[in-house]
Amino acid sequence: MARGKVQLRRIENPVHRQVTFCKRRAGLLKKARELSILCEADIGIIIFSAHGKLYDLSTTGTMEELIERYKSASGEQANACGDQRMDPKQEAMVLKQEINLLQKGLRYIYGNRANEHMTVEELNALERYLEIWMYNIRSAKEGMLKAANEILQEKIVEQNGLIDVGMMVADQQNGHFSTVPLLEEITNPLTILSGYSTCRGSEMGYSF
Amino acid sequence: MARGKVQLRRIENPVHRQVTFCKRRAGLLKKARELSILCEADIGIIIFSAHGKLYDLSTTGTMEELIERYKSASGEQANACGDQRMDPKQEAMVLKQEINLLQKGLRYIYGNRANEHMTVEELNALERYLEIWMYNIRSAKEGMLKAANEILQEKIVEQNGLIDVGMMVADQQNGHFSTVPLLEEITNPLTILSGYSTCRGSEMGYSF
DNA sequence: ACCTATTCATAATT
DNA sequence: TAATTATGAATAGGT
Repeated sequence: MARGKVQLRRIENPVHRQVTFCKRRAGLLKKARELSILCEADIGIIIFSAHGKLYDLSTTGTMEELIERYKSASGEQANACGDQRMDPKQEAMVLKQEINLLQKGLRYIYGNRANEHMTVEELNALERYLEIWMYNIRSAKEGMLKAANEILQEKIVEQNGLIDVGMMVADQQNGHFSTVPLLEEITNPLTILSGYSTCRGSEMGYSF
Repeated sequence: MARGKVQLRRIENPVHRQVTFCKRRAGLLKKARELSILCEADIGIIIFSAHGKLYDLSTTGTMEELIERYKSASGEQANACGDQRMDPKQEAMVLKQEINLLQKGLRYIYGNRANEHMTVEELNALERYLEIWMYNIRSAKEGMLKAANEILQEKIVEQNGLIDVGMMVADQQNGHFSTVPLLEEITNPLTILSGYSTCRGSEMGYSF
């Protein structure tokens, strides 16, 4: 915000990144405190640095209380994410292997299962594949938004929590949503690959 | 902040208070997104309006995942003696979350959408992972290009034998930090976000 | 909602 | 690591 507009991507220089992290983190927490005072809001913020260090703030009582309140308010969907009986180190190793497997699966899908090292051409292909994937995801989100809007139009809902889906999507997209074409259904990316020239990411307003 | 300094106390006028709440809430969430992108931080924000309506944001995965991570991390903030590495429990949990999300995304895309339902929040999370993955791929391509150029220069200067690109990149790793992204990074794209890939430049000689 | 006049936050620099 | 300051962003009040 000063002495040069900042680009919205990861700051490469580690020193700059760390300095910016400290400053902006402080700024964010200050804004949160101000908002909570000015508007009587209860706010909780959880920040994990890239190295896993935790910073948090809750303007009302403890963070745990706020989390409990969040769980109640957000409609409580019990997520049996997993068993914690395994030794964490072992578990981490297994999980890493699992990720590697998934990545190999991706390479398989993308069509290059032989090579360990990836050439630039392979990276290009994978990049294109991911663009397609992302395109599918964004299309899916748009589809959900439209569905939500239709529901809202059919039924005049009692102003409570049901608008969340639409608001969330609109917020995420910063209003660029209308430029994204809608797919009728999620198509297998592999089949899209052959006729992909019509939907390059750069033509869909994506920026990276 | 404009047309008059604001006093840091509850805004009495209900209309003003509501308007300010909307504006500043949007500003706060924007700031949080920026911080998470610029500095690779994982951020969760929970906001309860004065009337109890919930607004939330999580820049990584779902809010539930972030809360679980928070509970683990806040309980063990004491034994952060070893540092340089995230503790295995936390690491395992983040990895598990990533795997769940990726697997779910794969099923969602390759299976039919009816059987595997993903919320907008999950789609957003997956989309962010893919963006990061794509970023890493592009960085890797850039890095390979630079490495190739350096090899060409060395060949001219020293007239050495054949050096393959992989060796070149590996040498850069062992030396002092370079802003050139390393090829290694693309082998674990999912975990880059969480900060425990094996060779992070920011972990070389900087303490936080 | 949309506009500015201001204040605020902060990137670069020292 | 801590100040300083020029500059871009956020936003209070008004329309």
